[in-house]
Amino acid sequence: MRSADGASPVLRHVLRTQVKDILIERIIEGHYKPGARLVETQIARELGVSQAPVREALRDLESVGIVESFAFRGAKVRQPTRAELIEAFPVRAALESLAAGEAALLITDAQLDQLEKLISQMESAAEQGKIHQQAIANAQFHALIVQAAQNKTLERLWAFLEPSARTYLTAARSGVNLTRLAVRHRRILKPLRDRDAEGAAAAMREHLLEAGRWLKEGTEA
Amino acid sequence: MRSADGASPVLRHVLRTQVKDILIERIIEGHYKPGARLVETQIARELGVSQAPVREALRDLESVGIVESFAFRGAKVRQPTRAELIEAFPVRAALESLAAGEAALLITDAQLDQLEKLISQMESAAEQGKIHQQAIANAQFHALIVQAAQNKTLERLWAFLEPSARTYLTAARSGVNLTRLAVRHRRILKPLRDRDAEGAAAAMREHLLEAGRWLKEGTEA
DNA sequence: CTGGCCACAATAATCGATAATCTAGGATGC
DNA sequence: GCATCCTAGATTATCGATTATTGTGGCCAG
Repeated sequence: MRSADGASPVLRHVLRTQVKDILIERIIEGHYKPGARLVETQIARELGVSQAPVREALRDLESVGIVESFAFRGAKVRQPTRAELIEAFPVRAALESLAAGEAALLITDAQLDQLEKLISQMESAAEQGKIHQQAIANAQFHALIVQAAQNKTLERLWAFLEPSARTYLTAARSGVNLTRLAVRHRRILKPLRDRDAEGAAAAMREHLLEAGRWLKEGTEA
Repeated sequence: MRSADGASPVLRHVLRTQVKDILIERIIEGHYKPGARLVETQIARELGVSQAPVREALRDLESVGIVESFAFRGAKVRQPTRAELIEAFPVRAALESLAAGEAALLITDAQLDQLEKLISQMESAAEQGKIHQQAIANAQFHALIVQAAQNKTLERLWAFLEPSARTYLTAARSGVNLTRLAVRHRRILKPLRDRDAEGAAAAMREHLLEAGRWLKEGTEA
């Protein structure tokens, strides 16, 4: 998150980063379930590192919202309520529709092709029921559009929003029709190709609000 | 930021928090100017604490965007380009217009009165040229609306955006007409009182985009 | 001169140990 | 009984010291 990662392929030398990745991994795959305590010293011993990098990794996860902690009382995996998950969608809609609008004017042909490819990946993953693969492609699709908008502030903020969504929704989404979800992305790609800013913004907003509604219905049922 | 401060009036025992406050203070008042290096060991020695809390404080400031750091090479006060400052406004507009729309439906009469009071403060501060006072009231105005929207995700994200704005804009804004800025807030209050969600969202968006334009013109001139 | 190599200084990252704080459980007084 | 105080155990927050990495300036070969 805060480390400008993604950039330097070398330099995974920073323990904190590695610890963070491991923890995220474990949280996503359910090894650490929501509500589980994350004891610094224990994790440190287990990973064979000192307390410090673990501590910092936990702080990173906290700022990203998938862990919460209290002074002198430790950290635990955050257990967002259904309401919180749902209320994230309007926020994403606001942010990403802005992104889509800007992206429509700035996106390159190569990026458009990349988006096309990601939709294909989502579709085939959906058919084969590969939820995890689908989630990854989906995340990349949205990330690419945010990047294309070339607004650092937007990118930075969005980066705080996305991980928690990815973390918690993979499971929750099992209720919704994955293929339908995948196909919906074409509605966003189209106006982007046409360099139609208004259309892209509207499509993205609608896409996310719709996804929010699906989640809402899915969890209420 | 990450500490749910504001909550517990006791317990300022956490050094990291105190260090963070001191650093923010110094950055805002210009003791540490943009671009200045922030050497962990040096600050630690100076404040009479260990390197650890300083390190964590710096991380906090980094996640909030007013400091940037590189692995093994230290941290420095971020020097956002004019372009970055300007591009923050559309993002704020997206976020806060969402907030305003929700707030219109949820805000209490007491909160409306509070907003009214804050506008008055802004106006009188503007007349007396008290830039700092004005900035504080302004920040509170916007914060209150974001709170009123009762969307934790939105609140959390916005919290990342606001400090850097507050930090860097106080100075930059010296170019714009403060009184005019203060008065503009009434256009937001009106639809909130009328419980007009659409109107409030639109007013907030326009307000921020306008502020962005002012800044743009001001810095170009 | 120019470019590459190496030792050195500065400083971040990490460690192992200690102090401070919280929590739960039991003892104590009312 | 019930509320309060106290204690032990667990865990965080902080410290002081060590290790690793980077940038720099000097030296040397071309």
